[in-house]
Amino acid sequence: MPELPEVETVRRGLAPRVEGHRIDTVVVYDPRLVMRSPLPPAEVLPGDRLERLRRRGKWLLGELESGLTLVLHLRMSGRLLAGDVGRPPERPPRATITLDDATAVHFVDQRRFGELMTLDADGTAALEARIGPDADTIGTAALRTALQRRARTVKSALTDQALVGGIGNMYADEALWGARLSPFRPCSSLSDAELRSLARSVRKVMRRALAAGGTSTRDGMYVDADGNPGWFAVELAVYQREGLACPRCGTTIERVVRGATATRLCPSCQT
DNA sequence: CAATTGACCTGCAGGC
DNA sequence: TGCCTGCAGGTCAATT
Repeated sequence: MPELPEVETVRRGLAPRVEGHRIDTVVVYDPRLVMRSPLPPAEVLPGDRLERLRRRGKWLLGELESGLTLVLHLRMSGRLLAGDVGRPPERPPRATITLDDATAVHFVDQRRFGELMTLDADGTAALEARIGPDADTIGTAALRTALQRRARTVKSALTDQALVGGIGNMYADEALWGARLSPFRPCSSLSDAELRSLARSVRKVMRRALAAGGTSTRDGMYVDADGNPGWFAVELAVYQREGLACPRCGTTIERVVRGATATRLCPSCQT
């Protein structure tokens, strides 16, 4: 599922093809995609120029000449596929944006959880205010600030976008394995050394996954802007590896369901 | 304040 | 072959 490394990989593939270009048309085939948008994208975006495509957490933010922002979230299965106008994508898109150089960007989204919005400056600021520091660069001090004095579990805090930006279920499990920490430890129980280890592990997992172009799991859901999968799945230690051996100590990886999501961990070396 | 649950959504795997 | 159930999980809202 798209988490920080996947969203950043999509951004890097898309940015050189869209930055500096004017939007010709925005065709929304599935109105649910833009349901939460305060301004109707199909009406306000054409004619505007995309100056910069940046990322905060799992959000993609297209800064427009007008001061508005084109805001995208891929959620579970969203893809942004760049192509040429007139060549349809292999699956029907929920929306298609065309640019002044005949580039088409298709929002394909099998599970239909993704969204597209147009926000003004205040709306964008409010959105960004609800996103914690990006996981790929977070330091020990920032992580301590995010987690300190909280009774909740460290995994729940790591995946809370308001506390840390960009970590989802998969990379939370991987980062906690790397730091040898149980996902169910209360934040308040973490020592300074454990916080330092966790911050280091979070950054390392994010950067290694980014270097591999993200993770395409067996469901084949994630691909980059050119339709190519990422290769980090071969480096996964615990995610979707229940029943297999822990790469560090050989103990069988467990899958534990808490709430709506599954957590994978090594019961011996994560304490 | 935090944990929990349901809603949203669809393709696929596994059981029978 | 076909039906049913569970599973994948990011985010938000409502509830405990």
